[in-house]
Amino acid sequence: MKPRTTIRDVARKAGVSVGTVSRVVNGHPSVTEAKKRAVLQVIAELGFRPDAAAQSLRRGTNRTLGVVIPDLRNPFFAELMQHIELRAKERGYSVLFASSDEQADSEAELIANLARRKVEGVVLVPSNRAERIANPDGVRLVVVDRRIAGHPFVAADHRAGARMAAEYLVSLGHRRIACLSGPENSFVARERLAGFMDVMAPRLAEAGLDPASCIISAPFDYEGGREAAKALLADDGPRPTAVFACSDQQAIGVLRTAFDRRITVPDRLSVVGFDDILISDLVAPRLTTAAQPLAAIANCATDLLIGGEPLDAAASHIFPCAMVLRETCAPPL
Amino acid sequence: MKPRTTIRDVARKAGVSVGTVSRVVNGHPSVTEAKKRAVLQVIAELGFRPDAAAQSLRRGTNRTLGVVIPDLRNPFFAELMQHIELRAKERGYSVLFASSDEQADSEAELIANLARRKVEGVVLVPSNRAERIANPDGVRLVVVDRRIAGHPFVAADHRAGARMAAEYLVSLGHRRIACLSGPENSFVARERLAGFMDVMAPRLAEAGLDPASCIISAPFDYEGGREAAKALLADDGPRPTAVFACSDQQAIGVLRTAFDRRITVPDRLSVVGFDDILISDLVAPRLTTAAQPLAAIANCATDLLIGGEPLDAAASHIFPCAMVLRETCAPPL
DNA sequence: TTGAAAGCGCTAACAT
DNA sequence: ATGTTAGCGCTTTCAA
Repeated sequence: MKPRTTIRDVARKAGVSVGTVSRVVNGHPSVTEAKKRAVLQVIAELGFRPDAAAQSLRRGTNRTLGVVIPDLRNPFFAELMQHIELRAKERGYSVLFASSDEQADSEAELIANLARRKVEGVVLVPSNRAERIANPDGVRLVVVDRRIAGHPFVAADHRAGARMAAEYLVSLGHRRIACLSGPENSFVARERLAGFMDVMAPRLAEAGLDPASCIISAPFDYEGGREAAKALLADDGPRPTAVFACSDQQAIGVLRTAFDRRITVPDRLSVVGFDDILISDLVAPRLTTAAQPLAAIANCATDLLIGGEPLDAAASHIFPCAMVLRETCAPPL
Repeated sequence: MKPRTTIRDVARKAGVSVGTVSRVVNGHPSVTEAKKRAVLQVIAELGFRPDAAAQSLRRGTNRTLGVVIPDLRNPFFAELMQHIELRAKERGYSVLFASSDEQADSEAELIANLARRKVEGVVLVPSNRAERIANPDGVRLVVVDRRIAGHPFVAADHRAGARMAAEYLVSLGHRRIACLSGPENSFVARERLAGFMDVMAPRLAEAGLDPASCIISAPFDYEGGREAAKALLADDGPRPTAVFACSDQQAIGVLRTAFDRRITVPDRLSVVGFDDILISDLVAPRLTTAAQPLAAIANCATDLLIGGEPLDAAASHIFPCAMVLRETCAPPL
């Protein structure tokens, strides 16, 4: 790594002062066209790039956003991350990424580290356990996907989305519908379960059924769905004719178990997922799902942080989901 | 964001000089136990965290790695990214992420920006088009997955992996084996195709067949596999009894098309993928694939950069693949 | 062992 | 319009 060319090198070679060079670099208006051209010329010649550390030290900020996400192996988060980085880049920002690995207690540490690095804000997708988040440095923070009280929150309307999914299943004629929920400590799981219950509770009561009988909790990943489906699709007693899974990954796990059990989808079992991750459209059969407007969520969170607006309660944004009807649902036999 | 506590605040409150505080923070030995304790105490009280920008400006480096990756929506890259960040974090480093969106011409710009931010090194997964990469700032660079001449290279042995896959198919008794290759300008695609041909060329020659007849190129993603499979599995002429896809995503796309065409896998068509991404184990049937040792690759690249060792040709590492036998292969009917 | 002080490269306030 | 200069917060000589 050769010694960087500094603003002084540029100033000397261009025969101007460092102040002028700085003004040119930062687009300050009061520089004559001639000097500006000369400076720009020298900058190009020398390949000068302002040192970000020096700028950061001086300005107290450095056009960087932090993103803390549980696990990029979850395709939903990976897609979210991709969208955030894209938007940030468009606006001239860089992104520091840190994964919390679903460890709620590591989040504070991660955020503190980002604060130390002078990020202008951080997008946090809290781990399932996180009930509150320590933010002693007062970093600008936007919470995405999973709500944390007291912080601006950007997410899909999980509950309404789940309601749509349940209603769709009901409209198809299903009555025995199981809900494959997420971890019990998960905000998202609770919301989606609530949406499901908004639709199902009255019907269940009418039929004299215990709501608990049609709910099962499992991790949001493929494996969780696959395992839970083993219980759901057991041969004892009446099987559900439809399953609403709280994530596409779970739903794909359900598809997998159904395949193993020779239960054809959608003929003998309808399945609805949630999220609309990329593979949902590729599995066989294609997954019907409640789609989250991922790009809108990512852009909103990013813009909120970059915009410099006050991050109060009013900054929260909830986006509606949309059902994407594909091949995993049909009326019950 | 309240005004940060600085090293001077700590020094004043602890009744020592800033130099001493700095020495304590950096674990310099020559500080008496008493002062050290006092300083540590004050640091804890004040919640002091050294300003990364100031450290960076002074030291010229800042315990940060850059990662440039084409697209996190590709699960292989997302998993790679996750592993890199994990390893970096273990070693006390942060990660700046930038996606190149498969635009070869944006990579230089991205790297220059990372250089400006004083990263200690960058992990680059070049876009398919990239033949060389401009690195005017002399950033420490490790190229992963796709080779670029003149740079240290960490990757799986694509060619040998493809050879294993082809041999496996042959050992099962397949003779009409198609290769679903990647984009023609892709290093990885070329390597894997070459491995496939190492095994198949002699057999093809023996049978008097044109090698080109069993090769088709497509993007590495799901859609690419699905579309290419439509041609591969067309009803005109003899269909291949097996397909070697150059990525798991393609392979899953093939599975999808086979399903649509009512071609049962593995009975009437065997499929082998490459990479062993997480979903490979979840699709139905489970995908047999040549697994890349992803963690080893990520760790090696990360350690190379952090280690500070010279990044010459000798720094390259090639890791062997391993066949993961699951459910998509069987002897031909 | 410890304190004092010189910058690292830049921006912005001030002077001209 | 432009040059000069004082720091931003830290690490690291250099002296004591």
